[in-house]
Amino acid sequence: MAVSEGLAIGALARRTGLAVSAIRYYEAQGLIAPWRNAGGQRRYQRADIRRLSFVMIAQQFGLTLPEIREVLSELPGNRTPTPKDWQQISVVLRARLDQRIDTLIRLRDNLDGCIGCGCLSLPKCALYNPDDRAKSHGSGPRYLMGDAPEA
Amino acid sequence: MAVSEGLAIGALARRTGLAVSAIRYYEAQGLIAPWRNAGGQRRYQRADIRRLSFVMIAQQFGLTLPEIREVLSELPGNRTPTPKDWQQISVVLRARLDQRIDTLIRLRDNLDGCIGCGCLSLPKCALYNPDDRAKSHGSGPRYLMGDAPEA
DNA sequence: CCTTGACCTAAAGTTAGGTTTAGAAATTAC
DNA sequence: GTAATTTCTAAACCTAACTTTAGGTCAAGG
Repeated sequence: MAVSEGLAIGALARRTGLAVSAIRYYEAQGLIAPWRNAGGQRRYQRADIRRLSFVMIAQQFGLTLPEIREVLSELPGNRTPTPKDWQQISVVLRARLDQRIDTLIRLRDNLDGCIGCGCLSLPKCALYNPDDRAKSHGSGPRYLMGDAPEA
Repeated sequence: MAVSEGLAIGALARRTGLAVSAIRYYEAQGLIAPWRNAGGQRRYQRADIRRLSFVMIAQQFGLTLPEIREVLSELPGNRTPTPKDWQQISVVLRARLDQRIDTLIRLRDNLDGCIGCGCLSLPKCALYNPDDRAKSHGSGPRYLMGDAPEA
């Protein structure tokens, strides 16, 4: 039980609140990289708790897993990230959050002019600009209101 | 070409920017109810353009299709909705939008204390309260940070 | 009349983000 | 030493919100 043995996946799951299956899935997506013990089981560093917490928070902020992987790649690979490291990559989240808030507030400001009046006139609709990429579930393209091809 | 013949699905698609397949899908979900012409083809009222616009906007606000159906059910069924009708049901959207904005702002306020400092201390994390139901993609439960069972 | 484009249905496929299952091997607990 | 947990992998399944496909029917133009 030396400290250096690392955390098993179940322990990490308990510490983060994530499901074991989710942690394995994140590994498949390149978000976390455990090593293996002699028996082939995954072992995690204590810093990985923080890493997964970051993943969860970033998801709340609307980042996709590939985007989160992007952001995490800015962390130093050769050492355990310091508070300052985390602080730095959180700037990305902050910017994204600011942008989302701005979008929503703009949306709210236009709500009366857009639906509120019942006109739903598309060209002046706040939704005209499909900027918030919290969208696109299904496959294929889908453009938002406004520039309907002709008519 | 009398006005009363209604719009074909392709025309409605062009007017709203939605895909034809999406409109049919919305019908299957009970969001819109066209009538059929002699040949069995769907025909829509002009007011359905507005109805679908509302659907798109409500989706932006994070409502699911069942929720939107709920909201739309408050519209009068016996006549074409007036601007006032739309105004009234948009109150629901407004409330939801306000709530989303509040959540995000609270999130932003806590960002520095949560990730910014690098501590990622879960109990004081703004994400502790999983209130915003813009979540839950996969199936099964997933509780957010904080109350990890033991440890 | 005939061709072309729009429309029809039903079923299967897609994407994101996971979960579930099955069968086997490793660990831990007693 | 053995039983009970955990963990392993691979593959299948799940939901939401659609799209695509396949195989036909309808409608409009010339």
